[in-house]
Amino acid sequence: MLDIVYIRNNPEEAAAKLAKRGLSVDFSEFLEKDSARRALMHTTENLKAERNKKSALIPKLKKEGQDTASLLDELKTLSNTIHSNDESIDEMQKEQEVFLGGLPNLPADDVVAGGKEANEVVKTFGEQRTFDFEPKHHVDLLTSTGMIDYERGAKLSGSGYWLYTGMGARLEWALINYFVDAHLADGYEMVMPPYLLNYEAGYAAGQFPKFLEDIFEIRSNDDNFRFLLPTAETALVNFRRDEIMAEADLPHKLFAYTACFRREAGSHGANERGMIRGHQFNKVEMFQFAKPEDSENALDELVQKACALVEGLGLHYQLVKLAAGDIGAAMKKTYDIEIWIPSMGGYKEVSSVSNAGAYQARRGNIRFRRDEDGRIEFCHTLNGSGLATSRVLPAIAEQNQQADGSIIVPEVLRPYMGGIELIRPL
RNA sequence: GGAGAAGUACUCAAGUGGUGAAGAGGACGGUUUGCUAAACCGUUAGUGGGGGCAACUCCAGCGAGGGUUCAAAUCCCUCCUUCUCCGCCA
Repeated sequence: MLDIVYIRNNPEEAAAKLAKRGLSVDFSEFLEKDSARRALMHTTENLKAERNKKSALIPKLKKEGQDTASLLDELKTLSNTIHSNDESIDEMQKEQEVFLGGLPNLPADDVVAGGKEANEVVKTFGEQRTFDFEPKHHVDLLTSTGMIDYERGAKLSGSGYWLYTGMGARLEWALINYFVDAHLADGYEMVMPPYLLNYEAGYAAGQFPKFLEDIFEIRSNDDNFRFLLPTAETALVNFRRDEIMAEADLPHKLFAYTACFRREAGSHGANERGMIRGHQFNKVEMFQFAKPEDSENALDELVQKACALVEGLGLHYQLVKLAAGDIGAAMKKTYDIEIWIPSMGGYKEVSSVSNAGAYQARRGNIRFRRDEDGRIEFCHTLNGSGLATSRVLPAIAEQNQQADGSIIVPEVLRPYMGGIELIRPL
């Protein structure tokens, strides 16, 4: 949610920033309705003040035995006017919320305009390995080593699902443990949230109402709307929803491992064969509630942490700063870590690290109180995958494969796998 | 799943139709004090919104949303949450 006061005062600037996303928004009609709404509020509140005063007279008059009939008549009319005014105001407010709630965040000043094509690689780690044999696709590698079972995944749940089996399950679990330990070492608080969330949670995160069709909806017996979280971010933002924190509580750094569920409707073709896009995947998510003046540094910290995790695995990746049009609706600035997948001849996202500014905080009413003067302010929220394990596994398989189809286990993971160094085909 | 009870401030809690929503604890400030403690005095219904250059002022707000009424914490309806008992259960 954007700040309505900011829009009132800087409509052209807001429109210019949204234009960087390729959106053209004209605020003039919105602003006209806004001032009409406020004018109506003003008159209606004055009527209410009058009603309150005159109502208070009634018990007095009754006590004195005076006739109140004409005053009651007057108040009846007054109340009717107030009631119908309130209804109009309500309607105007709802309309305004729909409009404002549908607008994405303003991209940060240092984010360039344009779509994917304007993304910029800001860092590269390692390099593309040259193979002295014909490298295999991760589906073949993971199947022949018995790490992933696609056929049974389809049998159990349909297309887009798989099972981690044998060494695959152990490697996936080792990745999760490696990430968890790294975040704990950095002083982040570990959280295990529910996987089913309510509508308000999705709204605060900025996923609803726009992206309702991307999630799995669950109807429980009580008939209340719930959905399977598409990322732990959705749960973690809501950790502090409708709360006022003390300034000393910030930054609040936390992380969670969860499975993530997405519909991913439609086919993405042979290029994404395998585990690049499933309906269920594993991810460890980092999150921060931060003071506005600290959020830029917090973003750097999260990017740093995500990079360090991939580097610890010794995998080749590139860090990409996204252009405005490629940034998620709730975010003002995003860096993606893209890992090299040889079989695709390209790079695939394993982490997306973003600063949402006050956008989510405003939707979720997440605030803190300044020590200095007791003023209450929206905090900033930041999130980043650290990392999406289910996409790291294919990268390990492909980047670390050997001519005989075996896969070298990254050193940092070996302690989590009983010292196993090499996974061989069955 | 069945039955019952309850939701008012940081906490406990009074308030069943009529201007300012008791009281206590806590917290904060002050007086007294060599220090601590104690006593006494004071402040503390968050918050959101409207108007005003401003001092200030008005409106909403008693779990949420509707309704009745000139007037709702209070009466009615729907929902949410928590607790107790029973059943089921990793």
